[in-house]
Formats: sequence, structure tokens, C-alpha cells
Amino acid sequence: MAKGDLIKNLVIVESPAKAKTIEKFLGSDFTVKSSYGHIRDLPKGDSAIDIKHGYQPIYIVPDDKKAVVAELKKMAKQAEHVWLASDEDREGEAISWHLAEELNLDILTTKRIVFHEITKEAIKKAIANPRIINKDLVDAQQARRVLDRLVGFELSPILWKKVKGNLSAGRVQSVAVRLIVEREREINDFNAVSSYKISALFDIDDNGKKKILKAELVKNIDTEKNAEDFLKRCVNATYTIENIENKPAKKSPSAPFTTSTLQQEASRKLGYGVSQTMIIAQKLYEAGHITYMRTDSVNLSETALLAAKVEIEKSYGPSFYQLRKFANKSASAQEAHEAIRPTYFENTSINGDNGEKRLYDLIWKRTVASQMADAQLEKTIVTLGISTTTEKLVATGEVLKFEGFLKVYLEGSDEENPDEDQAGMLPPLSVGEILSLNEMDAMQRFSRPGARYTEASLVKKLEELGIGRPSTYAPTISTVQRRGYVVKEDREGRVRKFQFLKLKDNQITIETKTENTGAEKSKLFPSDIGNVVTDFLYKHFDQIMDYNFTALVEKEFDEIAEGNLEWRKMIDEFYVPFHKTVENTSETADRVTGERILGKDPVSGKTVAVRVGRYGPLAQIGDEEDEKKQFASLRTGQSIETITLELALELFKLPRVLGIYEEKEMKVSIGRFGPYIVHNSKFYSLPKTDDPYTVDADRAIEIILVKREADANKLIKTFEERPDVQLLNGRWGAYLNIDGVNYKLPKGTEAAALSLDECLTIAANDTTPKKPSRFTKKAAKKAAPAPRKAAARKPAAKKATKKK
DNA sequence: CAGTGAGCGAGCTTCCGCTTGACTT
Repeated sequence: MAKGDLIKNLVIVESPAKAKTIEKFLGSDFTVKSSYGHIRDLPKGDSAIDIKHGYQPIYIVPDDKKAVVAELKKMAKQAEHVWLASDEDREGEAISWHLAEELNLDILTTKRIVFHEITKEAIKKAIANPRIINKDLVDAQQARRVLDRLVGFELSPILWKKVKGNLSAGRVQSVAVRLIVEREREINDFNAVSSYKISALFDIDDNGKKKILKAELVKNIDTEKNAEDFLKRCVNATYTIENIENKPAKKSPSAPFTTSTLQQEASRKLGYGVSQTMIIAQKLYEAGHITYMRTDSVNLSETALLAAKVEIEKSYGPSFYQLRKFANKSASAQEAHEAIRPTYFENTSINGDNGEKRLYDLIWKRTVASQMADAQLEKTIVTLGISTTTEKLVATGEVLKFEGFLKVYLEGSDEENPDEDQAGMLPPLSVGEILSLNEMDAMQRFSRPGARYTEASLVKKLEELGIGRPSTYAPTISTVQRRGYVVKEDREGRVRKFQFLKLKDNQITIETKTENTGAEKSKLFPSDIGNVVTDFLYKHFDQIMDYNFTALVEKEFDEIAEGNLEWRKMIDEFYVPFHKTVENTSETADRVTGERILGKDPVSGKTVAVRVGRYGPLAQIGDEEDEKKQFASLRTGQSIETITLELALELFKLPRVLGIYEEKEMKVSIGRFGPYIVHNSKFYSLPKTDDPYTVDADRAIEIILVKREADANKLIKTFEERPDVQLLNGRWGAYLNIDGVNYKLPKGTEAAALSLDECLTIAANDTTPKKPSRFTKKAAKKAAPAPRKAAARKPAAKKATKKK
């Protein structure tokens, strides 16, 4: 558009991708622009809210929004009509209001339009029915904004004072951490109860084919003795089919994706973290492949419903189609958008990288399945009598009569049920038939505590509690990890014994077997600091930490939106007592370290305790007054809450001096990357098979010599003119190193034959992102006080990217 | 994928919710 041109209609939406689409629908009289979300916010400091004057918020246009606002302002001046078309929810209404204020538009007359779906009909209809800004809804947003700022910026400094610096607290994040902390404690306090599951395997002859029928006792047996008694009773018994019941069953598809369910399913089926899912979804959205990805609605537009029908009937036939309209379960949903769906159902796949293709495939299948017919099943329940006892065995089978939506998609599950067998088809059986027992087992099984959260299952829980919004789920999960409250990691399981009783050929055998239990992959664990902060906040600010706090204030926000409550009054009623507690806590509460006394050191008789120190969790021998007290850091995976006296004392056994070799001392210890030997200021990692507590001098020398040998063979080639270019042998074969940066060699390259020019070409063509260059001494020092895990994972690069 | 193995001290940190940006001629 040339300078000075008159614009007939200026429409302002939130997202630029949306602006592009809408512009196509509206024709040449309309220019559609985007505000890129909120254009104003509270400034960073303490003076953002004038508490004494009715909690008056001071708004500023942040630096990164100045250009957008300037452009919109200019265009608004040139426009005949301005239409504010931000989302129809609390935040969207506030965006329109801020725009009106900042662009000098008349609040009382400027046209406000809304649509819940980006379709031509919806937009035309919106244009035909403008309203004005709803100031009550805006006030509800102001109350939300002010409350969050007051809570966050008054609680966080108390943590700096009473726990340590750089911590944070807030309405959403602190509750998210509490969920993780409490789940971990439930797991630690859990006492597994065991019982015995009885399964009988029968040999069946299915027209000459040998098959096995598995039947089970419906209720497990409580003790080993009773299980054995049961098997004893079955010696020489006959087993008769007493009843066969067939009954139809059906499965129905799930609703189309919202942000939360997309994150869950991408986690279960593709193994993506919630941020990863959102980044990929954003790309799909920007490319026009899917509708908006931050939504809490399960609704599909009429256009989408029709397109799904066409696609299903074309690809699978009319019998597979069923119109379905889903209702939202979550009361906190604001439904400003459609569900997440493919923009064009006829695109069964898209161009893009692997992640984009897989996520699109998931979205396509989920959406299409949601408009498909039920799957029809036939369930068969076979009851078997035992001649020697009144108890019954039951076998169940399932046959799929009509696939329906299962042709396309089956939702994943969070439940891990290793004991549950997939019910399949049963062999032909008849009532009165006598079956021959192959064997009967009684297997000891254990009850299990609630599962640890994954990123996605935590999002699910937060959504159930009405805490957080689609746009904040992923950032919240990142925040609690960045602050070091929560770590996402894998944990190895432990070996557990269980009893296995078997009746075969009328003989009973009892065997003790072992299984691995409790192994975790990408699960969220609380850190010690997460525990300490949660306990502190819960003790002094139970209101904020209450799982219902958000739901309660949301009710009040709704009242404000309906015009039945004045927002300043609502905030005042919350803030006055809250602030009093803040002041009181700040003055009187003790510093907290989460200290736990473990007992006495058997050698010195001194007290052994664990607590959070300046650099993280530590163990200490000797009281505060003790001048010769000793310290040792806890290891990764150890926790103040669960560590035992024995394990804490172990920490003081390292470093151990192993002896002298080549006139230098050999010392063994455990570092960030596991056990190592240090000798002549060189480090040698201990192989997994060696134990740092028992390894001896002879073995240490061996390890040193093996490493020297490897190092001697490491160098393949160097070049006189460029000493910084080296071809080296690594654990995975030859690689190229130039000035400390590693490059992969193309497959099949003979490393020793490469010339310097060829090496430089390989380096120049290598587009894989390289790690930031090695820390300088200074940078390494700076990174030191960061939380243990975070320091190991994220080098100092974080700050630089943020500033930009 | 490749290597790695911290620790003296001042001033700063922080919320939740919208949305994607990107030095020049």
C-alpha cells in the first residue's frame, strides 16, 4: 500500500497467520493486520500498580511492540473504519481495549467483532454484527493481570530472603510444583500390598490346531499360603465350561484435539515434550496446514464437519461416517477458537520435516476419527467351574465386528498395565465341554502408587484444575524446570523378588523370581529446592497453594465480567490480608534449608544432617558450632527427603587415595559425569563395571594405561600448515576436529587419506548446529552457582539468547 | 554421540497471558 492511501476498513486480529487468511475472505475493501498478541503490559518494576489509588495499573508499550503499535496507529488514522477482531475471551477483549486506547479510538463506538472459527461465513457474519468493547470483560482481565503480578512479585522476594536468590513463585507455577512434590511423597510413602493372581492355561484343540485358552480367577488371593492352598485344592480337579456369554460392545472416538490433548497424545505416541509439540504445531499453523494450535475448544466448524464427511465417505464409505458434536468438559474453557484440525481434510499428508509430518498425521487422524462411526465389538465371557471348589475361572475374548473409527485412529493411554493382556479372539468352545489343564499359576503382584507425571500428564492435571491456559501450559512446564524446582529425567528401576507358584501335572512348585520395577523415562521429579520452597509456601501461603485457588478467583473474575462485581474491590479483598501475611512472613519466618538430621556418625559420634546449601543439597558431619565439620554434596538422583544415614556416610568416603603410581598420587572420586580417577592432574573415567568405593591401585593403573593407549591411537593425521586441524579416532570412529569443534566425516571416507583442503570443505559444508565454544575460565565460574542439573545440561548460552 | 571433572562473595533475580520477532543498502 502506498503512503497516504486511504484504507476503507482496517481489521486488527491477534495473529499474523490469521490476518493473512482473513484478508483473502474479505476482499479488497478490507486491510487485515495483526497486533501480535498483547500490545501493552505492566512494566517490570515495583511501581507498575498504584496500590494506594485503587490498584491503578500503569501500562506501557514494551520495546518489542513499539514498531507494531506505531504502524497500526498510522494505519488507523488513515482508515475510514477500524474493526477490532481480537479473540473472544477475556484476554482478547483486553487486547482490543488496549488497542483502542493506544490508537486513540473511541472506546464507546469502535466496532468490535468476534468469530470462533476462520471460515468465510463466520467472518462475514461477524462483520455484519459488530458490537462495542465490553468494559466489564476488560476489567476481569485487569483483575487477573493485577492479581498475578501482586502474587508473583510479593512472593518471589520472600523466597530470595528466606530460601535463596533467583527463585520465583506464582499462582500457576507454585501449584504445578506442589503437584510434583506431593506425588513424589506419595510414592515414597507408599507401601505396596501384594496379592496372588491365579491364571490357568488350558490346551484346546481347534480343528487339529493346538491353542491355549487362558482363564483367570476374578479376584486375586491375599497371601502365599492361601494361594498355595488354592492350587492344592485344584489337584486332580476337572474343569468344565459352565457358561458362555456373548454381548455386544462398542468403542467411540475421542473428541478432536485441544492444546492439552494434543500435548498428551504427542507425548504418548511420538515421545515429544510439550514445548516441542507446540513449536512443531506453530510451524504447521503458519504453513496453513492446521487451524490455531492454542485452543481449549473441541468444537469443529460447519465447514470442517462437512469436509470431514466428504473425506470419510470418499475414502472409507458412508457406513464409516457419523456426525458428532463434542461438548467441552472443562468449565474453565473460553472457546475462542476451533479445535485443532487439518485446514484441508483432503490433505492426508503434508510436505515438511519428519516432526511436522508425524504431528500432522496425528492431528489428521484424530480429527477424521472423531467424525467416524463407533467400532462394534463382541465380547465373550466364558465361565469355568472347578470340580473341587466353588470358585470360578473366567476367560474373556473380544472380536471386532466393525472397525469404524479404529480403522484410522486409537487414542493412547497413560495407564501402564503390564499385567493386562490384550483380549483376543477365543477358540471355539461349548457349554459342558471339559478342558484339560496344562498349568495353573499363582503369581505375586504388587499394588502401585500413582504414576509420576510426564510433562503432558502434568498439563492434563493442571487443565483439570482449571490452572493455566493453552498458551501457557508449555511455558509453565519449562519455568518450573528452569528454576530447578523440577527435573525431567530417566531413573533406573530396582530389582524386586516375587513368588511364583505353579501347578503342573498335579505337582506344585514354588519359585522366587525377580523383576525390574520402578524404571522411569522422561518423568518429572521434584528437586530438594522444589520440596523446600513448596513446604515454605504451603506453610505461610496455603491460600495461594490451594488447588482450588484459581477456580475460586476465576469465579470472581466471571462476576466482574458480568458486571456484578467491581474489580478493584475484588482485588482489595484479596490483597489486604495477603499483603499482611507477606509482611508478617518476611519479618518473622525463619530461613529454611529443609534440614533433616539423619543420626550419628559411628566413627566420631557427631551428628549427620542433610540440607540445602548455597550450591545445592549437601550432607554435613558435625554441628554448626563444630569447627571441624565436614561437607559433601549429594549426588544426582539423591534427595534430602529420602537419603539414609548409610548413604550419606558413603559420600564422605570419597575422594579416596588409591596409592602412588609413577611418583604421583592416584585419587578416585565422583564428579558430574560419574566416577573418575585423577592422576598427575589427568582424569580417567571409571568404567561402569568398576566401583569407586572398592577399586584398588592395581585396577586404577590398568585403567590409566588403557586410556593412554587409546589416546596414543587417537591421532590419525595432522597438517603442518594448520596445527588446529586434526583427524582423530573417537568412540564412534574417525572424526574431524578444527579448533576444538568436531565435524562428522561423510560415510565411507578414508580419514587418513584426506587432504587439508578436503577437511576444510567438510567443515564448511557441515550445517549441523555446533555447541558453543568451550567455556573460558570466567564463564565456567559464572555457571557454577546454577542448579546442579541445569548447569550440566544448559551451558551459559541461555542468557545470550534471551537478551537478543 | 566424539571433550567434560567449577566453589571469595556485588547486585540482581520475580508473575501470567496474548503473540512471533530477525543488524544493512
